[in-house]
Amino acid sequence: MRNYFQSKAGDQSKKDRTKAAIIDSAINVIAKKGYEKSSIQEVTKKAGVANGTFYNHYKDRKSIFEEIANLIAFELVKSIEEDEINTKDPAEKLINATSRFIKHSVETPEWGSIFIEASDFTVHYEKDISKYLIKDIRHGIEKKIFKVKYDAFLIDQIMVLILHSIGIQLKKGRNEKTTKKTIKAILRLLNFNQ
Amino acid sequence: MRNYFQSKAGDQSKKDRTKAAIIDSAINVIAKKGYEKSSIQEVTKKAGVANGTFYNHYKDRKSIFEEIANLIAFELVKSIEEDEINTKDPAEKLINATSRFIKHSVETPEWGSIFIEASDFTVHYEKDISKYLIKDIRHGIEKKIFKVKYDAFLIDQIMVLILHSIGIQLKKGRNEKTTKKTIKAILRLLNFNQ
DNA sequence: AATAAAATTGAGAGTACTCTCATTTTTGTA
DNA sequence: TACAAAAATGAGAGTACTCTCAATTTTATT
Repeated sequence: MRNYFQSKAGDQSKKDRTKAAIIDSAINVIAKKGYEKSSIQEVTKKAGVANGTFYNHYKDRKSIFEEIANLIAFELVKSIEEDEINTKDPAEKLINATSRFIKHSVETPEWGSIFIEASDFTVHYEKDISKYLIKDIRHGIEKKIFKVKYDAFLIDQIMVLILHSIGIQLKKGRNEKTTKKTIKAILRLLNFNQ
Repeated sequence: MRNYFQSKAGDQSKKDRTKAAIIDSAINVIAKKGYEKSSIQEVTKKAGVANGTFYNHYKDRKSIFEEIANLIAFELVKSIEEDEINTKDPAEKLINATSRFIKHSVETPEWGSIFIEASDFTVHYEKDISKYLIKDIRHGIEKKIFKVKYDAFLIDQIMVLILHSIGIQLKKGRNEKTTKKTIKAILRLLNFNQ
């Protein structure tokens, strides 16, 4: 995953390939140090381009962070949608999607840690990542499988538990049990009795 | 609350009063900008002391953040303990303590926001703030009021929901309903049926 | 009031960054 | 191959900080 965007841009113009190298490097640096402590100097050095080159592609330091946050959210969500298993049961769908999302975030730790940092700045239920949750949850509520009223704050709480699970596993290593406990907690919040 | 530590140090030595002024100022600056973006220059300027004075009291920039994080956690926990209501029911105790803790954190927003930022660096169940939770939860589990097994990760999840509630209310303003929903979620995690 | 110790001061050395822009190099096209 | 347009370069101006230390001021003691 270290050169994901560069690989994708292999056949693009020189400009696009340079930009992809900057993006891959920035993901690496931001994941390691966090946005606040990361510098364009380090990003360009690792990308093997001159400092000034960065400013041919981005207006300023903060705009690459915004772009990267969106790219990563998009890639993570996309992989869930591609992977979707065929089942009609909303609870099962929710469990599958959530555990796949956690797994993917933990197994691509650079993406996971940036996703977590970016999540601090947004209200979760407004994010793309919540959309897959919301659909299954609404469906489950209609079918009276989840015995709760729909509430944006509840979606927020569920996202917080998912982010927490990813954060713990990024810190302490991948752990299937942690994911299971997280899903159990989510189902409790939804008032689901297996 | 703006000059809390300075007021407390009113009768202390000159050195202690200067230090208290620096602490109050640092709380103000860190709460506003976050630790990463806050500077000693701004802290000393707001405290009305010279830049060099800071280094008579602290070894370096990061050590005042650690001290302040501890001070605030201590003050917040202390206020809960002082306030404790006399009831034997663990669920009721937990509800009271949690809602008071959230209320206090939101009503002293400088403390609340620093508490949240400091919480990012620690595992929650190891923190003092969790102790009051743990006691009541264990008690409730023994009495079979909470139908779960005791688990450190569960404490962590509950702390995450509390921190989320404080964060939302710091951003959007104090909201009793948000606190109620948070407590409801915690009771669900504890498998409590009113 | 005299004096030693303690505390404070602020100039400045050192570091690390962001962003600009005149210049150079590379690329694509005729 | 020649050439214009596009892209990349890197020196450096500007900014903002941390931390040190010799000098100064304040405090406490006699």
